[in-house]
Amino acid sequence: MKEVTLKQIAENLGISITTVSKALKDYPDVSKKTKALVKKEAKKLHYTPNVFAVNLRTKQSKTVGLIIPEVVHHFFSSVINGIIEQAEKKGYLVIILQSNESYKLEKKQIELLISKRVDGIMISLANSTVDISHLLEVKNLQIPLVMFDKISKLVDCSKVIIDDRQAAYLATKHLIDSGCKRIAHFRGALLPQNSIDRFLGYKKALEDHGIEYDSTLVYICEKVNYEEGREAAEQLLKDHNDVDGIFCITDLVAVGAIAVFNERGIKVPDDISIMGFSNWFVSSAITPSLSTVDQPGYEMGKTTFKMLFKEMKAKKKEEPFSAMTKVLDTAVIHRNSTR
Amino acid sequence: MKEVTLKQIAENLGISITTVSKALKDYPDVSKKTKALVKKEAKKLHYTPNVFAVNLRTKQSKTVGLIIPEVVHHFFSSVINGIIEQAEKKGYLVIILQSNESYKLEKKQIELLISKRVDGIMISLANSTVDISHLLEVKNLQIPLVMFDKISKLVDCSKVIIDDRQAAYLATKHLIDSGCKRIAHFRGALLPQNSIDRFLGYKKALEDHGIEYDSTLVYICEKVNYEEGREAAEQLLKDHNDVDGIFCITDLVAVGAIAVFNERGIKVPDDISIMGFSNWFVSSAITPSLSTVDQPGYEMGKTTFKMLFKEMKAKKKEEPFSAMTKVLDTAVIHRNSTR
DNA sequence: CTGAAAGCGCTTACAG
DNA sequence: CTGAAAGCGCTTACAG
Repeated sequence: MKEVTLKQIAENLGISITTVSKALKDYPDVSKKTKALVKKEAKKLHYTPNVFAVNLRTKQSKTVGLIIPEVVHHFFSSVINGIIEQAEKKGYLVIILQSNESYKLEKKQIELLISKRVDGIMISLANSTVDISHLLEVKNLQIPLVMFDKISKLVDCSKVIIDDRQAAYLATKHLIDSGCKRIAHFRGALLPQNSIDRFLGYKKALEDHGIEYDSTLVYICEKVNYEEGREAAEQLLKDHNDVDGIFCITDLVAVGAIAVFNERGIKVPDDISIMGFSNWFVSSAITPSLSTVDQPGYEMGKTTFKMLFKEMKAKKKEEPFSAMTKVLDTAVIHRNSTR
Repeated sequence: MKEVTLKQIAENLGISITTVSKALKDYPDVSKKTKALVKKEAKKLHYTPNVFAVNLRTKQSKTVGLIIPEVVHHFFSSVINGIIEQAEKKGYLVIILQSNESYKLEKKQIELLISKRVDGIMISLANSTVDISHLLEVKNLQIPLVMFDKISKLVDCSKVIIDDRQAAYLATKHLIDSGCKRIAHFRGALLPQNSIDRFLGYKKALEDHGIEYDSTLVYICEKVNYEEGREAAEQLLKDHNDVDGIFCITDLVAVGAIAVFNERGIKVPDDISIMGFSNWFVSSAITPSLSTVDQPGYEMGKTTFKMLFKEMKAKKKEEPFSAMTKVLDTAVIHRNSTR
């Protein structure tokens, strides 16, 4: 089967390629009659433009890249969902790459996307990313760039985030308001900004409410998973018998902790209150259902693409564009793991 | 910043574009000296080929498309993970589209991928897909195509699946072997092949073991989610008081059912045994932990891309290629929700 | 309103 | 071993 090209249509109709091209794109300087004729013929032959040629001429691919630490992850897959849906609406396709939390992979993938000449890049940083030269390179090449969730403040680009510190503050305050006096924190690794911010929000809430901060009540969950939630809970039971509340960096960790308490006959929330983070859909399904902070993944994805789209549009029109940071709302959700 | 092109390098070195191109691609008919010179200059200028031009010339994009019913879904996100990892290894990028279980969207997305001239397409069908003309169109255009998990037997292309019927048979047999005499089935919608196959496996296992099939014990969960698992369990409690085992089409449904039994003080597995399907990581975290069938998502993704790659390679070499169906192994996992 | 021509940046068959 | 030339299929500034 021979590919249908503009040339083909032009020959069939006995007119020039130029006119065919213009007619199909509704240029105002082509007669209605010609347009109709061309369109009819194009339809008849099932003509579709060769995007490779269009890309080469227009220097655009209508394709954007997305780098994400982990695909198999409820929050991130919600973000992906928001992004691809919004992108499709605007006629863009999304190439998805997974950094596996590895700086080296992330850097390689940025280079891959650059070499593929995507029209824009969206990224949530790997935990191990400290050096940001690969991101500066993107800026340097004038490729529109939006960072979301796990960002670096050192890169001057648009960002979509939540206020982790504030959200953690309110989560901790919720524990305090419900009567907890001795509150532990299961935190994430030391490096990632959101792990730091949630820790700081926790600490600040204690201090603002007259509860002394005790560093022995802070447990680190490097990988932020279920198993670590269990381990931290078990360690906590060994170390302290007076803790009456825990703020966990993530629902998954909280679910692990609750499992341990359930097994040991420790009553949640009567003996100990548990607060999660992210509002993973499973958190409403466990027993007791988990109080948590709603982190809007789908909306974050949507907003991220929208901001990228704005920047791409500005670039095309050669209009100036200045980076903006959008902070999405979170909300404390009170369920049955807190009083 | 001006783009670096072959022309640029050629001018700097005072040689022809042809020679530069050949040197960079290690054609055997260029002298070592010239190659070294060209490569050095290319490196110095940070030359990267313009993929748009390469695509146009080679008629290949080194990009493949993936259409999936739902991104936010543990099994499918595992598949995505397997696919993009394997693709990246082979130098391919993956464009991901979500059909939302909608036939109309799926069809549109197929057309989108065709118009983007991806080198190959991988798809898991939407539940609502009956008409397969869009897939035949793909075959017709000679675009390599692999279907996985939710497939149509009517399309002659490579497929990666599990033996749903057999897996369901063994899951049901596991319930029978552990002493269950009256076994219900929470099935999926009527249309999707895997829903049908799991149902048939369930039925066959009953029959093979002298248990009469009773259609009133089969409940339909259209959307196959947690809520429906709860609803079906509640309905079951109203309808029948003698059921001692349930085989659920999916872990998520099983988790919903277990939640209801836990709340009502009905003991799992003493009063009733529950069997899930898919081995979602949460299923080992709930109480009691869920017996299930391991459905290898990551491996399915890997295999799917590998098969697509083979087909793309054959096409490039103009070698004949005949479609194959690969059936992946599943395994019954015995945990605490069955005896 | 129509079309000839240049050009996007590469690859490759062919000539020397 | 090197290079001139054609061509992939489109877009668009320019001339008429």
